[in-house]
Order: sequence, then C-alpha cells, then structure tokens
Amino acid sequence: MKNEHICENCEVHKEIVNRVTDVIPDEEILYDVAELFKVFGDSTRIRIMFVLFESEMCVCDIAELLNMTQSAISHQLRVLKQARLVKYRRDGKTVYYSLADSHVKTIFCQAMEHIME
Amino acid sequence: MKNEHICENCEVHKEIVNRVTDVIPDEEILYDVAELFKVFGDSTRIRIMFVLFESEMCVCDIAELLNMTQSAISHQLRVLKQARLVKYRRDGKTVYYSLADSHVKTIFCQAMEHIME
DNA sequence: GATACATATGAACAATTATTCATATGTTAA
DNA sequence: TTAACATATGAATAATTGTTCATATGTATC
Repeated sequence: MKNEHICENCEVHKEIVNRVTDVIPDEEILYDVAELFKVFGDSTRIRIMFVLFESEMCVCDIAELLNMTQSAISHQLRVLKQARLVKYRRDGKTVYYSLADSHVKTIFCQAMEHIME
Repeated sequence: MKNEHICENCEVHKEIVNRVTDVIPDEEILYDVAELFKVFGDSTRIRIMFVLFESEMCVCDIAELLNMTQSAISHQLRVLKQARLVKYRRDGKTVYYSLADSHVKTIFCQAMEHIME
C-alpha cells in the first residue's frame, strides 16, 4: 500500500487538507460529542427520554412503565444525569426526573427524520 | 420494594401512563434510532464525517488525514454506509466517499450546542 | 497473463457497557 | 429507634464493539 495521494502532486488537495484540518474540532470536543451520542445510543435510555418528553416522573414509575427493574432504570438515569440530559428533584422518598434542556427533542426529531426517509 | 405508584390510587397518573404509552415509538423504530446514535457515538466516525463535511474524499486520504490505518477507516466507512450516512462512487482504483444527506449536519449542530452550553 | 495499488473483509483481542443481584443510603411514619 | 419504602450503587456477567493483522477482491497498467 502506498497512500501518497495527499499533497504529493496536487495543489487542490493541499487546500482541502488545510481546510479540513481547520474544521475538525479539538480532541476534547470530539470526545464530548461522541460521549453524548453514546448516551443516545441505547434504546432503554431513549425510552426513558420519550417518557420524560410527556411528564416528569419518579424512578419506580419509569421502571413500571418500561417494564424494567428499578436498578436498571436508576443506573441509566445516572448516565443521563452525567450527560446533563435530565435533572431531578427530591420530594420525600420519591425522586422525580425530567428533561434538562430542549436540544434533546431537536436531536431526536432530526434522527427520526433520517430514519423515516 | 413495592412500586405501586402507577394506577393504584391516582387518576391523573393513569392519564399520563396512557399518553406515554401512546407516544413511545415501536420497538423497531426505537431500535433503529438507537442504532443511528450508536453510529454517531464514536470519535473516529465523527472525525470522518467532519472531513466529509468539507469534501468528498478517498479512503486512503481520510486515513492519512486522520492518521489511522486504511483498514480501520474502511471498517468505519462500512458502518457509516450501512447507516446510510455516507455514499460512495468508484473512479478506477479509488473509491470516493461523501455525505449522504443533510440531517447529519443538523444533528451535529444540536449536539454541539448542547455540549457548549 | 503478471504486477502494483486501492479498498474490503474475516478473525482475534482488548476494551466498553447494559443488566442483574445484593446491599447501601436516604426519607418518612410509627 | 425501628420498620418500610424509594433510590443509588458496587461487583459480576454476558454481549457488543474498535482496532489490528493478514489476506482477499477489484482495477489499471505493463
């Protein structure tokens, strides 16, 4: 294998290389973006977020609704919390979770559109 | 543990349950959405997509640009291809990849906004 | 045909991750 | 304080996944 396309005999290519290198985000940002999408990339977490689109809800009700164990839901809520996608408030023994911001819905809509095409 | 919040003594809750059950997408769609986000959830694939935002490009140049092996890039391009996120055309020995549609950019923008906040 | 290059792909390995189980922490009411 | 419930969490397990290595396939040129 040779791989000597870039910048060997081709000025146009050089320009593209420079432009691309400018445009690719820093390692740190790339990592954060990937992390965020990883969080979206699990159907349990997606289901949780769909539930929270409708209403804030406590852990055990989410578990009941999705037919999963309290522990599984709690673990996943932690992941969503760390990604700052959900927030929570405590009321006595119960902890209510809700969505943290509005980008979530937009991201979902675009994803759905892509899939439906 | 008891978990008998839902539908025990609470009419309001029943309504929410019904609404949520209506709104959660089918298993199949949930699965597809999760799959799509999984594809986005890797920094190598994200880098590839950022490169392709700028210009169509052949496999070995992407590899060179991102400082990775041809094999690694080729494997990842396959994943992107299966998710219908990139398309390709062959020109002699060389295969040029480019982005398949416009949702990709929107999804990225929203994700970046979320992260930057 | 044979050679060289560009790309694709199967197998193997290491790393990551979702769930379960058991149990800890936090809160309320008796 | 004790009992009961809601939630959180650590450890273990099974499954998934990104990269590497070796090699196969596809294409052009000699």
